[in-house]
Amino acid sequence: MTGRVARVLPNVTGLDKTFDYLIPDDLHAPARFGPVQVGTIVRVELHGRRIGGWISDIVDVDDAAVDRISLKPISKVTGHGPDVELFELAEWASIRWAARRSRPFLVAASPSRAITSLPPVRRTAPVLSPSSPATTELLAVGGGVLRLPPRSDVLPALRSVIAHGPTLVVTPTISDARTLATRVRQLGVSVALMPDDWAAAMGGVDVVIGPRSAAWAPCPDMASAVVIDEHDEALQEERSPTWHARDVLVERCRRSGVPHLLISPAPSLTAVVTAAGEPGVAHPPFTRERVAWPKITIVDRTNEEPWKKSLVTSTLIDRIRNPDLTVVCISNITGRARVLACRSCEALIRCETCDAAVGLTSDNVLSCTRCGTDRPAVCQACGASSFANLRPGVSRLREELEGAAARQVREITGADTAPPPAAGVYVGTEAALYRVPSCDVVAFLEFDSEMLAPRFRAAEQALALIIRAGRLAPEVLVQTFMPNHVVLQAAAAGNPDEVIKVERERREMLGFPPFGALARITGAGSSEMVRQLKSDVQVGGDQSTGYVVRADDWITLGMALNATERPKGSRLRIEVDPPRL
DNA sequence: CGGACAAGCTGA
DNA sequence: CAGCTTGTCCGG
Repeated sequence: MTGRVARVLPNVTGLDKTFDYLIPDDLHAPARFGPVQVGTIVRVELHGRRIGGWISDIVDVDDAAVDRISLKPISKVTGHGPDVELFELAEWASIRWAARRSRPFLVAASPSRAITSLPPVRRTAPVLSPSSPATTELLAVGGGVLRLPPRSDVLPALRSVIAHGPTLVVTPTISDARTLATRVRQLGVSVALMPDDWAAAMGGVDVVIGPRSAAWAPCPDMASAVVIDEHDEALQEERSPTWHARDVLVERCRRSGVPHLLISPAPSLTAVVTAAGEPGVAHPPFTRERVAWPKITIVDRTNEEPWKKSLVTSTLIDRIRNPDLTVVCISNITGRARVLACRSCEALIRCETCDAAVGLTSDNVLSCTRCGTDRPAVCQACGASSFANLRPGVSRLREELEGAAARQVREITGADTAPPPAAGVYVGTEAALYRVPSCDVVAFLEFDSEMLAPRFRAAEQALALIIRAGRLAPEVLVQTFMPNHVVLQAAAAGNPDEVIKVERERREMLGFPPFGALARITGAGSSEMVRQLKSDVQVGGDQSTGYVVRADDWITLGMALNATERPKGSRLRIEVDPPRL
């Protein structure tokens, strides 16, 4: 005679162990629930308290073995949870992002409230006819990367994917997901919007749509998965574990043997290298692609105006004076990084090792936050030692703009919740790009700090800002000392290929992702931790800036990090693939 | 995580 | 040495 035993992973932070429980014959399960399986959410007794958890395995044990350790029975079946495939994907992700437990991923893959019965399957998609031959072709070769310009519609491509079968769609934000869900419903297909429609998604619909966490949404019989705006940083979790919806979906599709589709005006190098497949990046003919990019007006500040005095150039004045135009001016004044220019030769002050913009510390040293090189406060071009700070405060800037515009200029602060009134001139930080519904011109007053930011993904992130701006406005005005920078040339030409080429060369040389795996470890006990790491990873950096751990691939890195005992009393933050390194 | 229990600290 | 804090261990 045998008994059935469930291995249960408690939903308790800091407890990454499974415990065995009997599955009693008279198990208290909701009506019509069906048999428990891997992923089913249960309540069990542990150490005198009732806790929730997931069944991670079901094993047959003979009575003798059961008697040896007297097992408690499962107290109660709470409801449906992730299926076996998602459960195993969560285990993979806990290695990939060095999460100590699969808990954050299983929570993302579970409904927020107990689901005991599922609605019936609702599927109508087969009536749709595909409308994007390029997409259909990509699906046929196992998926890939589709480049669609900022001012174009993803719906035709999406329609072709949906016609192919049940589809999972992930967008950067919940609001993108809502908008897209409404439009997809109008095609006449059934849609589950995550996270609210978990039960409907599990029941079976044509399209499951949601933000980042929807990479973990149930999608029975999934025929393909789509990432919208793959370049968008919101697809990566900021808190540790810093998982990325793109990487989760690509792996999920690979395991299920279905195609993935990553859509973006400027796909990341990671997407191009790890997900583009044999034919490379698919895109519309260049002529059609270019017209759906915004008009990029590059204002070369080395030629313009008495540049030392003002960020308000004559081209900008022309736009803000025009009463018919709504203009949003972006200035990154709140950022910690600084941009300096030499007062005598007007050169931007750059790091001599890595070329990033450098700031002046309080003890008058030029210090690079990217590579850590310090050097005396002397211009690398002419030897002068007097610098101009190219970042004035925002209130002064607002007054200056108002004077030049001859009309009211309003400041958009991060704290504003209501969208600002429709017409006029606005000034704010990058956050303003998320507060204004649309405008005629977005002007980046000093874009060099974005392109030269001391982060290895700075170029991609700068291009993402232009894309964001281009969605709001038909014209994007960029003030710069580097008019020939590859990011600006790519945006102006409506062709990000060149950025990818430059990025590929640089990162390949440095062994940065996707040509190597990186993690940053900070917090108390980090030096202790890195000292114990196995030899198949390399450690750089120090306690103050954080340690940088490198390996040839993500699984080697994750296994090394997870295999290392965390020092007692440590409060570590492990960022795998840190977005801001 | 949170309860149990042990070892360490304090004060009269 | 009671009474409290702090640390370590462990759960089925």
